[in-house]
Amino acid sequence: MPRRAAAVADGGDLREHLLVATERLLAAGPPQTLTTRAIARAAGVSDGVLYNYFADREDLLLAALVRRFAGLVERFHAALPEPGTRPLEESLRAVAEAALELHVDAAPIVAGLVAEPALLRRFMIEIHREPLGGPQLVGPVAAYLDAERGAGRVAAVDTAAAADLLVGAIVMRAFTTLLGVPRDELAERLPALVDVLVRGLAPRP
Amino acid sequence: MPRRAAAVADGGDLREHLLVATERLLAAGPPQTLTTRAIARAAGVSDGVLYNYFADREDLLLAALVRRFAGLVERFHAALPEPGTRPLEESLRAVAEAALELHVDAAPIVAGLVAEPALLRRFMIEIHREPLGGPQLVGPVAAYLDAERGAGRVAAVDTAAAADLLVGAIVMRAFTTLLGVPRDELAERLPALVDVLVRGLAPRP
Amino acid sequence: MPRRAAAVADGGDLREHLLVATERLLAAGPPQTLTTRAIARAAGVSDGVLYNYFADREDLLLAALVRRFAGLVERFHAALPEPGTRPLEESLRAVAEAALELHVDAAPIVAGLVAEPALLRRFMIEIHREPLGGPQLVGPVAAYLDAERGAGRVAAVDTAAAADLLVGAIVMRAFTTLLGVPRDELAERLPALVDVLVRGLAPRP
Amino acid sequence: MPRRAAAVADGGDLREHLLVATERLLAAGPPQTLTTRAIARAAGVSDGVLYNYFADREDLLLAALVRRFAGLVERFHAALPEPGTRPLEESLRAVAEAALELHVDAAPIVAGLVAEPALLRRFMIEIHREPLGGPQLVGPVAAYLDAERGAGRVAAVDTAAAADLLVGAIVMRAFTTLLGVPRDELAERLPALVDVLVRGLAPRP
DNA sequence: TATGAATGAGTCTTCATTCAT
DNA sequence: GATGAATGAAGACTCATTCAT
Repeated sequence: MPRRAAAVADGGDLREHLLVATERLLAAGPPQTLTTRAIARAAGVSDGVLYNYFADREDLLLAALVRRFAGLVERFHAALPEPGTRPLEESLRAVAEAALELHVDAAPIVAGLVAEPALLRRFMIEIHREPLGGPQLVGPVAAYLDAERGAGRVAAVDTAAAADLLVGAIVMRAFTTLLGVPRDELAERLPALVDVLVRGLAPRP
Repeated sequence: MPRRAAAVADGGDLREHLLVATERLLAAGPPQTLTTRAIARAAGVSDGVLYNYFADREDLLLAALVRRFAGLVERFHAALPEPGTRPLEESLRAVAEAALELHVDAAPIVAGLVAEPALLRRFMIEIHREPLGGPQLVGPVAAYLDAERGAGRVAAVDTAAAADLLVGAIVMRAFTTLLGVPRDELAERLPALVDVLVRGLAPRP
Repeated sequence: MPRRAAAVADGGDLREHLLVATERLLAAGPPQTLTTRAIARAAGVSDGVLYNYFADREDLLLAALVRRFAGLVERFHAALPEPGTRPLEESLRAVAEAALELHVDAAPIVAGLVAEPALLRRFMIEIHREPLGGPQLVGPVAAYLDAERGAGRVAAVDTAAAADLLVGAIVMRAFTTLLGVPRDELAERLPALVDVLVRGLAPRP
Repeated sequence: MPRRAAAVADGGDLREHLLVATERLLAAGPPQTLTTRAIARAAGVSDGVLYNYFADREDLLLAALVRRFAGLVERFHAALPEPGTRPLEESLRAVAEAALELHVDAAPIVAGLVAEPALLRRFMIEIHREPLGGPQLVGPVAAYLDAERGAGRVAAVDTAAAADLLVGAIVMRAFTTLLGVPRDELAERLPALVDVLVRGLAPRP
């Protein structure tokens, strides 16, 4: 009977366990600080097991990265407001806040990816969509605006461009958390962004 | 007279030569792929010379980073249009193009900085201003908008927020060049961004 | 079960193996000729293993040094004669011989320590006593003389000074083994040293 | 007309200049801290000149070492008292003090030599006598005692052994200066050493 | 002959990966 | 399958020595 990794609960599967541990570490710092040993320690397993479930360190990181990213995106989608249920400005603020949450948490991941080109390439193939402002992130915002436009609450503007403006400003600010700027300070600026955007989106008589 | 490094052209100095080689590599990939040996190879000199001109690897990288960044910012400032000389929309397109130029070239620098925290910290001290959307980059755009507002060509909106929207969208897109998206494709989207923004900025009767 | 280093005999552990190899090299030359690679080669293991058992090179060296030193001191203490059991001169010759054994073997250790100030400092903290003629080495000899003086077999002289004279002469000669002087030649001189000392120590009517 | 090293006074010779600078540095620390660059800096000359006058770094160090050692020995000889001019105990204290001076200054040199085996070997060949307690250092003390013995002020003991006792104790203590023990503290112990020795040397009725 | 920049072998250390048990 | 010690290829940095000027 084969041994079972000490840290894995009975019935648990080690591949999953490693992924979870890696995701947890990913939330704390960028990929290049995640040595295979650090992952093993965090997972409470031996240094070598990871090679039984993943081709190499990059493979494990990639899988964890994709999962974490998917989780963040899912949370983002869930937090988007239902079109038409609230005044446009109020709704857009909710959109902005959700986007800020997403990107503040995504920033360290992206930073780390950017630091490991090979990993980045594989990650992009895995996601096979543009990151950061690609359909995955900007798309839902544009879709929201499209819906509002369909309802006549938004003028006949390029909603994709509008989404780019909003998300772009937020992404840009979100990255400043890597420099130590506190999240709250970033949130304070959101209403002003929304104000200008709403001026540009509001239908005119 | 001491001998001169084989790879350095007559009249050139090696410090400069190393900086140039480092800047060139910096444009291609993030700093942590720039090993001292890689730099030496690229510069066509021996492994140890860099220590004759820089305290350590970080010092060389920092100097190259600062120089490259300073050059980009200067070019950006020079490319900003004179307020009031052209129609708002036309001017904003010029602003957008200049910002795109800047950020497309700055992207690898920022990417690399984000990967080496120690380097990032020193870089920030060196620049002693917020990066990415800090006064250095967003400020000039906001200043341009302020000037236009003073001339009555822009409504009484939060110009800093408007600058954030424009620059943010551009920065976000600029980073996709790291993933292989061609620059031209990015430029095509600029007019749409400006359109939405102009709608938000235009004074209303 | 993890694999075992090829060079380590079954049942042996690598930490021990490294210590032994280091001690052996230590006996041959001063620490700074002990590069991590030289140690690894001598131990027949790979370059990196030592860091699985020791914080760094200094740590390994220190451990080997302390162990070797402790062993020598223990042997020395065991070899000291029981006070009062033999004529003073005979006993002192035994003391002298034991001290010679000790210092001939200690010479390379001391030599090495003297060459690496950082190591020396840590070694002293570890031993927390004066080396070379400090309580550790001269003390037992002085204690022996005190006991003999208590029994009236030694005059009321400064026994610490007497111990210094004896041990000093021996240490000095012991170091000449580093230059190739054979041990036997040194031993021949011991009786003469003891003679003079006994003259100075003997009680007078 | 050939250039002349900036730091060398007209008429001075560079070989000599380098030797003097090296000796000066030797007085401050052991040989292995003397890099060729440190020597060049201290001498105020270029890094490369030393190879015009010495085969290599070791050659320069050796020459400087020999000269410094010779200087110390000469000072020691000069400080030895004239036999018969003062009471034995007083004279021996002077001998002890002179020996302490010598060995305190020689300690760092010896320490350094011991750290560079190749250098040590060449140094010994150069001196072609035993160091530390060899004829060079112990001999003069033994000669002094012989003279006193000839004058009937010292008993018919083995003067070489007596010299070994005295010089050995002093050498041993002198090396503790490498551990930070102040010279004055060492000097305080000299009278006690001399006392015991005088007891052993004094003629008996 | 003096200069001092350039060279490159060598140092310690880290860490992804392997593999005997 | 799991273990975790062993491996060895880098990496940054130092410094004796060389050599174009």
